[in-house]
Amino acid sequence: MYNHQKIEKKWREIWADSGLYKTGEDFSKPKYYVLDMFPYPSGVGLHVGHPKGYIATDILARLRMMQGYNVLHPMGFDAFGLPAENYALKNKLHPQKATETNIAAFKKQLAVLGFSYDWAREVITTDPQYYRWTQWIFLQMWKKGLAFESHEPINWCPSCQTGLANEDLEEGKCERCGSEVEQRPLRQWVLRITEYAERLLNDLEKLGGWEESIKEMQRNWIGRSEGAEIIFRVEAEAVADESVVKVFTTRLDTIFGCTYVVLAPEHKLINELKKRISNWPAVEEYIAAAKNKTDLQRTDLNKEKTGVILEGVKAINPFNNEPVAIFVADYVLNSYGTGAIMAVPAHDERDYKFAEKYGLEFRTVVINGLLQDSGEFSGLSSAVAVKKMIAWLEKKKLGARKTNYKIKDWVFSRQRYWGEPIPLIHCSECGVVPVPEKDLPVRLPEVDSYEPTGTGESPLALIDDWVNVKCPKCGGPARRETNTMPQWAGSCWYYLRYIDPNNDRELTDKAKEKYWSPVDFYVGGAEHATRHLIYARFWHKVLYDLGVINYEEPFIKFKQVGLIIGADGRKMSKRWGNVINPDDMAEKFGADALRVYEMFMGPFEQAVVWNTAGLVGTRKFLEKVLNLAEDPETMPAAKNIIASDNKKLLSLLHKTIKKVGEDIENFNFNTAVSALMILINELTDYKNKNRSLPFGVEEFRQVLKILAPFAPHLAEELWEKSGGSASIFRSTWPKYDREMIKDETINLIVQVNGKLRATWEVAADISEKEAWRMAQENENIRKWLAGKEIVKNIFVPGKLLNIVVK
RNA sequence: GGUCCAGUGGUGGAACUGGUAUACACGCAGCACUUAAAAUGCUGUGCCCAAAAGGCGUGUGGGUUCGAGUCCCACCUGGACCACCA
Repeated sequence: MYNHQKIEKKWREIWADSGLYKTGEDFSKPKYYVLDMFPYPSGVGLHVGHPKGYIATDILARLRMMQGYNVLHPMGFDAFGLPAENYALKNKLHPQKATETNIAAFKKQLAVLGFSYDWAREVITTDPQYYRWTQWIFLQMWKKGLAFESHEPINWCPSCQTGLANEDLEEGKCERCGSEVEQRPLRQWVLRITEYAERLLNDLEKLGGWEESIKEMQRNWIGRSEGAEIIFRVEAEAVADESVVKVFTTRLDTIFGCTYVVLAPEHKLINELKKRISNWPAVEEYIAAAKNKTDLQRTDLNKEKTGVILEGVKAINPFNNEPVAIFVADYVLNSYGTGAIMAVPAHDERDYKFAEKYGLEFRTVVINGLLQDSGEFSGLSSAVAVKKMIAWLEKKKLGARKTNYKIKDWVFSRQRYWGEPIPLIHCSECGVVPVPEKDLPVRLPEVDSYEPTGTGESPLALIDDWVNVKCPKCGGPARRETNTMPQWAGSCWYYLRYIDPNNDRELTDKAKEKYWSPVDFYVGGAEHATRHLIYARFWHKVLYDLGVINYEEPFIKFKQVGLIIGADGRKMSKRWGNVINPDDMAEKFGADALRVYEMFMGPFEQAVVWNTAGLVGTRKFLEKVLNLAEDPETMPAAKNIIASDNKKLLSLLHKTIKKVGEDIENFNFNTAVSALMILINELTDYKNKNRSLPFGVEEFRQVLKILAPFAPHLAEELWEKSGGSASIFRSTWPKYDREMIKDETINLIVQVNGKLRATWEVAADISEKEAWRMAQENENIRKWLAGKEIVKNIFVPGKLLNIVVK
């Protein structure tokens, strides 16, 4: 009888009491740092999809533990940010209270699954002793000029009433609430991530343990493109003018095909040229209309391109001195490149569409990769021409080589309550003054009303006795910065804090960091590929440059976890009523059965559909394991085993030890479980026929060891029953015997012209000669050879004989 | 439109550097046990043929090879990420 509830409760308590999962402090041992992305403690709780990654890392952590490593396997909570705050607002709770309640609920759910976390190292981003160091890092960035104040228009979510970073958008909508985002000019703090773009891109090469797809996403997001910036002089009809317009292009070779220039509606030059533009009312109207469009409307690819010509001004192409028309059109983005382009309708699809609509000239200047009608550059190939043209530009000081990135500087302030206060003070005399490090953390004040103001100011601005302070520099009256940090801030460095979670002198001890860093294995959702994983790499490099830490990249290996989809094929959500709760499953079938099932469902990275019937299958598998062990009389002492009878099963055991170990390392959990099932089926079969186990207690305990990472409670229980005094996780992972896994006999495949005609069980070292002799004697093979000319034999030792006939 | 990934039984999925396609599990069918059911155990389960022998089979069409799910080319379908990025 498999009483999973009793077994699992018993061992959870014993593990907690004995401190089994306390992180080792003996730095002479090899270390292994295995990390999950810590969750937001939302109010909804966990569904069965959430623990999938946690189960995987737990299995890896337990394997490493048994292999003799010091294992760091921590867990914590990322509790600041909009989701927590919106939940609190909806339920009329203070975010602090809501966060505490939700964390407690999460921990209760996680506890049921028997994870090996060292909870003594728990990190919660909303803890002042934690965000003290988040603020400290911000100050270092400010001091290095990596955090700066900006008044540029940014993404504004009208529903969440806060500014957002580019990474917080999905198809022009707020990733949190789905509202269409507007552009609003707003004072804000911005982090200069673009300064690190090149390193973030190049160092991807060092991350051999990352999947190519994730790296590719980061490359796309960083979006490096090489080209040139070119200066076009602007000529007004009436007056001589000093103005110029800079354009960026990756197709400098097509510049002789440029027939007009386009400015983004927000381009500053337009206003400067106001007096020279004879159709100003029309231009002004167009700019106003563009402003009123949402991002979504502006970037709709299907929409027709629109624009207005700037009458009275021309731009001069520096290569041929030809004056071309200047347009303002919203198909050009102010936020990329210079906010202005040279339009080449013959060689650019967007310019083509625009030129077609407005009847502008097309000029084909590159045919089959060779330039034509391009002055002195005619006849050159595109690649050579670009080089020569850049040299020409640089010599005449009319332009230069330029690399642009799609990634934008990180809008880092939020006009909301529930975030880390930005530790800066505004003094009318001294300007922006940092809060002295000794005064950190700047604590979030207790307030009654933390609802967003919608004015572009944080609710903190309303709390006079918090806002008004003395300037740390001159002692005069000053005001605190009232914006808070975005939800991503705390997760940028939490993995460093687990190393030394209670340090009050520095964010982490450098010697400890040298030992534990970098994270050896990181597991989480692919949706973070272009957000958290880029942000954290950015902060990590900044800290590295500051000399605070020893390594340049935070995560050596990263694996994405595939979603678990509802049985109806939709994402699990309250809305669809298809949520499966892990506590319910654990209570009914056992945490071990649930763990094994989630690993068995399919490849780890792939999305899979939940099927409770499948969970029944893994439950049955565990029952079989229990049945093997339950009757002590069927477990003979190792000495009494008759080897000859059991050679095959012992060989299978060693093969399984090999496969399970390797599969865990490679995150092929589904095939590891399948290998365990095959072994248990064979043993059960043998036991049913012979009324005893095929081998002794020692061998059976090896079976328990390789099962233990997957089903820790049951394995521990049976380990105890079989005479173990210390925990199975204090035992050593079994080594397989190379001799044992060699097969004595093989199934020789016999083919004629590549088609299977027979398989024979023969000695593994059978020679070609012998195999050929057997084939010639075999009636069925002879039938296929009859009347044919034998061309040759292909013999693969230990595998097959293929007879090629004509 | 760009980049990347994937198409295998009724279902989830296996298949190492090209070498028995469908391991393992679910489902289904039959049998045993039972008064009966559940549970459990055993057997079977890609398609065609009564069976054997054989033929056909990994999205489609070609190619390379003694041999292709695996490699190459073209296409179709689905997914992920990015996207008026000049």
